[in-house]
Amino acid sequence: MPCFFNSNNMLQPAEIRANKDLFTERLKKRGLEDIELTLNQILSLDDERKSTQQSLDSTLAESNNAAKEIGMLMKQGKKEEAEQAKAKAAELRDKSKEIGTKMSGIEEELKSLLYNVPNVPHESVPAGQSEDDNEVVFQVPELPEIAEGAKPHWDLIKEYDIIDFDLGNKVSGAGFPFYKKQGARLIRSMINFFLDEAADAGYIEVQAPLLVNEDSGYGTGQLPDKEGQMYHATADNLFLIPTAEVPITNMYRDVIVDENQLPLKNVGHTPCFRREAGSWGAHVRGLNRLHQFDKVEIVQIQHPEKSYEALDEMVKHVEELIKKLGLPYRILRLCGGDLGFTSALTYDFEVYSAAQKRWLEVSSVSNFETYQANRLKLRYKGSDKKKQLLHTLNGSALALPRILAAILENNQTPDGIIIPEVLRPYTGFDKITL
RNA sequence: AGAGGAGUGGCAGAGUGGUCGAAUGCGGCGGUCUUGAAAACCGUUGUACCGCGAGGUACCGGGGGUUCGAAUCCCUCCUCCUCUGCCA
Repeated sequence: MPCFFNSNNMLQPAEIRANKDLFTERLKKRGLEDIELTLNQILSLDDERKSTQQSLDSTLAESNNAAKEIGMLMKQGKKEEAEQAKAKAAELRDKSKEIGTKMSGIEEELKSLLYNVPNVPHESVPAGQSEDDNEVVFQVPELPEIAEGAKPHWDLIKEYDIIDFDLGNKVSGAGFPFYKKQGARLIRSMINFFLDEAADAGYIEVQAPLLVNEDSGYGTGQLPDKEGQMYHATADNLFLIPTAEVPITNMYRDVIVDENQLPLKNVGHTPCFRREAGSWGAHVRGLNRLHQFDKVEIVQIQHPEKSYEALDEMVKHVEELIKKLGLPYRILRLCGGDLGFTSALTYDFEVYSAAQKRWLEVSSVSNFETYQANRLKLRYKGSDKKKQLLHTLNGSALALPRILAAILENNQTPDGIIIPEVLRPYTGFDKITL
């Protein structure tokens, strides 16, 4: 009954019904101890929805019949009888409107419950509360030694005059730096390098819009919960993208893919805009957190049975990039408590910054299974002609500023900053010097 | 941005208040014929939800309204086309 009940669920009630115990157990990995209550609420509300729909449908059926009857009577010229029937039909209409209102109420409630249930974690996801419980699945055996007099990148960028935060402050505000000279050139080089690598791996390149509409925000799950994270152009009700995932994944909103065209692989470079309200502090100095930054994003749409193969492939891809850049890194499997709302399994890549003595997150690779696809109505048609939800995946490959920070800090020498070899064909110089 | 036109099933395209989920053509699928193919002919062919089923409901760009009844009338928004203007 689309007029009242066109909902964008995330998990589907039928799915929950069929897997209640499993879902309950898995969702508890996120620390949602009372999730079972919520699921029960959803199921009983879903029952109520069904029975209400039945009574609505039958009322509408009566009403339709009555209307047809009036039509017949009018044709036969039986005006008085028609008038009488009209009164009855009007009653039916009022009744169906009433039930319809009730129905929308139930739908609303159901939707808001469903919106608040995050994706079901994959079985390999460790239970846990915070980032401390993330599982380190790989780490380079040795961390680089801290050289004598090594400087953090916020000092280096001033020394070499390649990034200017003060200028950004003047022109825009905090978190909007200017990249200059070799810094600007290096950013552009990395973008090209990352895009070329993705193209070699079979990703189709796209240049995506940077402003998206509300539907797209809902499609990938930034709305309704995280609107505070996005810049909102209210005059036109458009949102500045926080990641290329939003426009690229939404290319496939309301799409039915032929099974043999899978997987769909896209890559795009975009600036990303994040308000980062309330998340500033001493540990986010310099390039560590920005309102605008560049990122190359890879996105895959995959068959449900092959999505974890695809996830592994993406993880490999990202790992290769970091290796080629020669940066010390580790790979984390996020625990339930740290896992994003819409993700079933996420691997984070962190690069070690010797000068800051900390790990910097430079990529996040996730499988969303059907969670986004359900909102997107993204399905495939199999050989049996049935339409089924697809799996969506994405990953940063890579986020630029922190990679830049890591290169600056790890590759500093007394006579300049060494450019990783793979980037030299793009930069045209092999060292950043004074 | 202004003026005008238009949005109907996979596509094309009829339908301007009542048995219209929607003619017709093309395409798709199945069949007849054929050694095979084409042609011709016959049949079939949207989606979602509810129901064990029979069946029911909803959907003609989106939303709202008028009416007993809307693809059809009204309001509003969106998109596309043409002309004019502007602009990288």
